[in-house]
Amino acid sequence: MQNISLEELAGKAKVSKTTASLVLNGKGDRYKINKDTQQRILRVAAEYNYRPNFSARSLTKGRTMTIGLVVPNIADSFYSNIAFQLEQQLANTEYQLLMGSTRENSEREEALINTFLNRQVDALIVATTQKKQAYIERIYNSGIPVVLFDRHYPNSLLPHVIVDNYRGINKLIYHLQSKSRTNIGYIGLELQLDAIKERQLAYNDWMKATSSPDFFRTVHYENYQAECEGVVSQLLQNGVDALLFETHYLALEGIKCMTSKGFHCPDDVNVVSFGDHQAFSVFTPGITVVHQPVARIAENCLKLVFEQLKEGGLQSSGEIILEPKLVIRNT
Amino acid sequence: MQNISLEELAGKAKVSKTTASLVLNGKGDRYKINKDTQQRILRVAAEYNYRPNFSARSLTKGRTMTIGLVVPNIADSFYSNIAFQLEQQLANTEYQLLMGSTRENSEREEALINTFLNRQVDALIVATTQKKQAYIERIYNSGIPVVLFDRHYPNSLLPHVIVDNYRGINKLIYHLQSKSRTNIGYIGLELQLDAIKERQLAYNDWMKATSSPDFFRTVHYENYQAECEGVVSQLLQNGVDALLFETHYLALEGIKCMTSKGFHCPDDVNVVSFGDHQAFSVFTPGITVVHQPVARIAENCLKLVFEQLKEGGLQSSGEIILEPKLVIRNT
DNA sequence: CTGAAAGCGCTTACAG
DNA sequence: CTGAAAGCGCTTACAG
Repeated sequence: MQNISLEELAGKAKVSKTTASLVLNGKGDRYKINKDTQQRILRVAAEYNYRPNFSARSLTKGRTMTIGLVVPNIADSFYSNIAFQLEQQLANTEYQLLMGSTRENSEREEALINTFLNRQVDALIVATTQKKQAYIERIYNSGIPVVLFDRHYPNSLLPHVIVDNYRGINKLIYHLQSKSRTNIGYIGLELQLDAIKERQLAYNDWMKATSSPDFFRTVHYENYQAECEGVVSQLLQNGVDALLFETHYLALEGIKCMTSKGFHCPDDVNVVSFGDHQAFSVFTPGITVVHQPVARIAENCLKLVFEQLKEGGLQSSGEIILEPKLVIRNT
Repeated sequence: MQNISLEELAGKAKVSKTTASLVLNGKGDRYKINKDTQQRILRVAAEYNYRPNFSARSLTKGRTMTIGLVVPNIADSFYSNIAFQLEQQLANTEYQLLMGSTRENSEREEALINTFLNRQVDALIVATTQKKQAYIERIYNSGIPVVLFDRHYPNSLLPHVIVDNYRGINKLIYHLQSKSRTNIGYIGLELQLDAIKERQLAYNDWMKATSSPDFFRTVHYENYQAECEGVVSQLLQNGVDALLFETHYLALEGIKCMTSKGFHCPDDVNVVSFGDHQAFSVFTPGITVVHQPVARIAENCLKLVFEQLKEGGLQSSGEIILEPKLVIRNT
């Protein structure tokens, strides 16, 4: 378990550092090092449990084999699932993930990215607060691979993989309509994010097109639990027959409020959510949702990262838009 | 955003690398470097956005300011919350977290730890599969700080922070008894973990002490969803009036099964869970649980890590047992 | 087939 | 007050 250095190892195997390094890196055959010599080096390495010093290697190679992941909140099931997927898909590579949560705070986002950059991460995957466009673009333009996911900057060439938010909400609305619901309440977030705006736009477009009553409401991210309760109660009084939640955690909060007030789902008020959650299939009734393809989001983020890491740079347009899937349960 | 080196920076500021390094590391005053000179260096650093190369610094200092976190599954809400807490508590330090999921596979655990060690992490925080005692002890004994949490090795000096699992289950049982339930079904995991054994022991001790019917059942981790369904149905047929789930995800699965069979909670069958979940307060009725103090677990893990990192080494016994809290809701 | 040497970008005794 | 130099542990042209 002790750290023996390449130099010591070479000494014990009676070869130079060069030879030892070559063999240890699997270049023994290419450099036609004697089989015996190779064996000897490998044996000594095993015997002393040789661990090449990663910092030294990173320093010489100029790569850290590390990717920085920046999300709003790693405790949020969507992001922790993304992290899990990234990690699993990276498991058979040399790459590791460094991660941090911004808590939707842009200062913290910049500090986090800065920290990762100081550590010379080879690439950045970020679900941005969308308040750091110039900063992130500067990084990207300086040659550091960047992939945005979940949130992106619409007027920017920054590579990103997102979901078609507008269509996602549409699917939910159509579904509700197929259940003959017309007074659909919408509970969203007061956040300057395009992902959010798109969702809200879809609802508002539908509202206008159908001259439906305006049951569009938003709450603040920092205080969503309390505000959600207020907004939901009010909507219920207004006589909505369906509630569409913009995110899974809003839905969770809203359902809590609804049932505490004695409203029954789906009879009184039907409930659907943008974004799935482990519990939604457990509820009675099971909550119908639009599901974000977590594995494919992760997969495509890595695809864009590796494209940028390669010689030629990005081959594709850098924009990947995935289709959110309607998962019909009981609501 | 370009990487300018210390040498270049020194050149532009017309000082030696030594002086520049000293000033940049806040040792300017200690070494009585001219105020003017200091200003000049700082100005140049800011102007060229100087980022000291982390690999180089790690190499010279022999520390990477990185802690490796190993958990069974980062997508599990318990572990992602731990990760979030660790990260937040580490936010005002220089430390960063590298993390990986073992998926309860001990080979993967060893590979993961090995990878982290290759990267010279300064410490390891691990929720072990509990099948790698010798390996982890060897690491610990070689001087690398290690803290186990959630799961530990009972006959080992490895520092750990755990929860009193036996008492946790007891609290749940007492609660159920206070609700006049006597036919309590137990759904647990077929895993060789002491945390699990303790929970199961608590139930079995109670069962024997009270001569209660044997409603103790276990399922395999890899296939818990399907098996849980079978076990729960059977228990329901056996006429249990309460179901005690060993983990939050078992509870989630069990509730799904129960309600699909038309059983009503808490009237027909009361349900409680070891381990909380975001949805448990949303369910109707709210699920009573024993809550694991996530923030305090994280806090104590870091306490033990930093103790080991300090000169004198571990000051305390290295064993921290936290009290799980009964959170009474509607069940 | 193998080795001596330079270089990656820092930090830190050691001098003066 | 400041600098020259060694050293951290690797990799990789360059020689022979």
